[in-house]
Order: sequence, then structure tokens, then C-alpha cells
Amino acid sequence: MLIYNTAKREKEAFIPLEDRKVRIYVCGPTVYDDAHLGHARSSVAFDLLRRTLTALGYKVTFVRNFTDIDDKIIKKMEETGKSLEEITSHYIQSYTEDMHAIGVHDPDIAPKATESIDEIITFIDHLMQKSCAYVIDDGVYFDTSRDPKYLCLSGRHVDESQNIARVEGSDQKRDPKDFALWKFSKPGEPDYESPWGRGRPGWHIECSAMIKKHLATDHEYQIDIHGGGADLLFPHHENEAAQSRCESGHYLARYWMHNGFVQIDGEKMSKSLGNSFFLKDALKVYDGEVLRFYLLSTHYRANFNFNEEDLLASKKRLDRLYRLKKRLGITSGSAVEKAFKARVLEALSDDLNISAALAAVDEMIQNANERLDVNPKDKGFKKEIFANIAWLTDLLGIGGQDPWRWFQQGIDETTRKQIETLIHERSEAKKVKDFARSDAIRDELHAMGVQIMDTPEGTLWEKSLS
RNA sequence: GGCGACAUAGCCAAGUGGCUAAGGCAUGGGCCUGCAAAGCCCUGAUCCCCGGUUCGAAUCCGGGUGUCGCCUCCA
Repeated sequence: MLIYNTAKREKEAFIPLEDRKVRIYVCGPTVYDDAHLGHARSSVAFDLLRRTLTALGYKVTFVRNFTDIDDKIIKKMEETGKSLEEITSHYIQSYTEDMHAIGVHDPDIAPKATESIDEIITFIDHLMQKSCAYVIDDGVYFDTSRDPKYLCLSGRHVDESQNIARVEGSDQKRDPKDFALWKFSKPGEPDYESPWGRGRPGWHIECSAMIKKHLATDHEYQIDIHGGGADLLFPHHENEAAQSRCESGHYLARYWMHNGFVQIDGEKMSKSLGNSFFLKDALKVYDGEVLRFYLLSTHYRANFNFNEEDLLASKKRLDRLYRLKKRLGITSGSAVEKAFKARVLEALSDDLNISAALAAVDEMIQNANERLDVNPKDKGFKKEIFANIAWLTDLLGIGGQDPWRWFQQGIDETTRKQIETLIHERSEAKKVKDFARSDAIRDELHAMGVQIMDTPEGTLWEKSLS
């Protein structure tokens, strides 16, 4: 397995800290709002990483946190009058549902910041003992000057402090780059007791503390892979790395992976630009698996330009897989074709080269169709193809649904009956070669958004693309 | 201003020195079909521009141009 390591700006062979085991930590959402397409993309990307490593035989422990105490959540409390718990539990549930809808597996551990307060305080205490942190009016700060490797991860220059200087907080900071580990609370804000005063954790410290609590080893590196969106590289990941280095004397992660952005019309999707899309809204219009496949089909590091035209093209590509599955007409498989499996895994082993993997899938589909054209009743072959698709479902999270239902999504029972009646009528007309009548019925079905296909097994129908 | 990424057919998108530059969508032609649909076959690129290195470059180096991102909460 090759992984592009952001820390080194190049692809590297993946070597786990412990044989056959992989520890992955991915930065999760701050739960103050519903998940947007960017969360979906990031989740799908690291879900693919996890599934690929599992398919390659690694025992993967996958952790993704919830940031459930934060300035934005406090702002939401003020706006809505709701409690912290009400807000965060609602959005955690919402996020979890959305991820399920796009086929993202639950992490092995999903820690919350508020359930890790003790560990966070202990962590900060260690930093204080090592003189890597100091207390000023509004909180406890990390002293970046104490970390000689600070800025190594993101590759920034040390002398660019001007821009950072205007960051919130106190002018008592020793250096503009220093960041808050613990923020003292104002009256009415949710807070926790600490040796330095009541308050709440800073954003960066949460991840370091939770990694230490749930994943860290005693090796040179605490975990194997740390992932997140490209925007987290600086300052979030830089700060995490610095804290953990100073606190433990070990590096935080051996490999850093960052996914590219979802863009709308060539620009970053963001609330301030007003082009932000909630996943929930997209799911009202498109099937979760279609969205998953679409988001999956572009390499995780590339920026992703979301638009409906490409999404529909992507759905058609996925339809080919389901049409083949439908054609098999069986419900169990034999063994996966070795060459196919090897080719897909080889592609994904190259820093998750999904394009090459999907090309292999497309060719498998085409070869299967070709062979079934020649010999439609080859049961043994059908079982093999069925096994290929089932294997893909495990690996990529696609193709797992019933193929008949797949092509008839969103059709209610009444309409279904109506369609079947019309098809029956048309078959009768065809029997007596009344083609004018049968074509008229087909037109009628077409107007209803139904595509029909005459096969040796009878007339089948699909819901056509809008 | 500092740092970085990207630029391949109408669209999406692989390929990082060497056979005819993957794959999908769309387009056009064909097989099949009563006609369709589905499926299959065929159909398309001087790899942003200019220099350089090399026997040989989309691929490496230099210089342009363009697009985007980070530097502030951000997936």
C-alpha cells in the first residue's frame, strides 16, 4: 500500500506500527449544524481507506471524534435557547443518520470531547509541567516556541506571524502563534472545573487527548494515520502534532492524509459564499448510494466540483453494475474472480487510485455482459459475477441493493400496479401484432417516466432518469 | 503579501520517461429488436503556452498564462 503523506509531500510505502494492525484517527465534525457535502466527501474518502486496508488484511481501528463543546455550539445555544446537550445530541444523531445513508460505516470508537475532559486536563497539566504552556487572562496557552518542530508539518515559515497576530484572544500571548488549550468561561457558558479555572477545552487539544486516550501506542509514532480535510492541515493538525510531541515525546502520526474540497461552480463550498449544501437536502433528491458513488469516483486528494450533470453521468455508470446484477437473476455467488480482485486491490493500493479501480470494475461488467450475450445460461459464470459484485459491495459500498428495486425507486404501489397492467395490455397487443397499440402503450409508459425492455424473460421496466 | 495544489478529448477522469495516452458520460455509425430499450462492436486528444534536459517527455527542469486552496471557524 502506498499512501501520500502530507507531512512529506510524497507517496510512501505504508508500514504499520504493529504488524497487520492499523490505527486511524480522522477529525470528525463540530456538531452545531447538519452535515454538508464536504463532510460527506471526507467521510467517504476515509471510509474507503478503512475498507481498503481491511480488504488488504489489516486489522483496522478507526476513530472519528465529535467536537461537542465549542464556540459555535455556544453561539447556537444563545440563538436557540436550547441546552448544549440538546443541540449536540441532535446533530450527532443527524450526522450518524446521514453517514449511514451514504454507506459510511460507523467508526470503531466515536469519542466526544465532553467525555474526555479529564484526559484533556491531564494533558494540559503535563504541558504545564514541561513549561510548554502558560496561563494568561483568558485561558491556558500552548507555547509554540517550546517546540522546535513547530510548523514542520504544514511547511510554513516561522516569520509569518503578522497574519496570525490579529487572531482572537489576548495580547498577553507570548507569541501570536500560540494557541488556546483551555479557554476560561464567561458567565452562563458551559464550563468545567480545572486547576487553572473554570472553562472549556480549546479545539486542538481535544484531538490530541482523545488520540492518547483511545489509540496511542508507545512507539515513535502514536498512531499510523491521521486524516482530515485539507483545510485542517494548518493550524489544526500542526497544533495537534506540536502538543502531542511536547506532551509525550513521540510523534503523533506517521502518515497524514488530507482530502480535497467539494467545490460548487469551481469555488469552495462555504456558508459565507452561500453555496453550501446540506447532505440531507441532497438525499431528498438523490439516492444515498448514488451520492456515495459520485463522491467516491474522484480521487480523495483532488478537489471535487459538485454538479448535477456529473452526478447523473455517475449514476448511469453505477446503473451498469446494477443492470448486470439484475441480469444474473440469482441470489448467491461462488468465489470472486482472482484477477479481478487483484486488479482492483492493486489500484486502491496506490494511494486509493479509485479511477483505476473503477475502470477495472467497468471492464469486469463489460466482459460479463459480453459473455452473457453469448451464453445467457452459464450458471457457474453467473455465480462468479455475483460473487464479484458482492465483494465490491464490501469494498466500495456499492451494488448491495436489490437490482429490481434499484431501477424502480420512488414508484408507489398504485403506480406499480398501473404500470404492470399497461405492460400486460401491451403484451397482449404484441401477441396479435397490434404494434400501433403496443407502441401507444409504450409512449404512455414513457410519459409516466417508465422505460421498458422486451427480453426473452418477458417485458421488464425501469424508472427512467428524469 | 507568504505557502501550496492543479491545468489530459464536448464533460468527468486515470496515466509521473519508452508498445496504438485507461475507464465512464455524451456524440455518430453498426449488430440485435416488429420498432425500441438494454447489451455488444466501431467512432474521438499534436496531453495550457514557450524554452531546456534526453536516443526518447503528457510525464523531468526553467519561464509564462490560467484556475483553485490555505494563511481566520471550516471536511
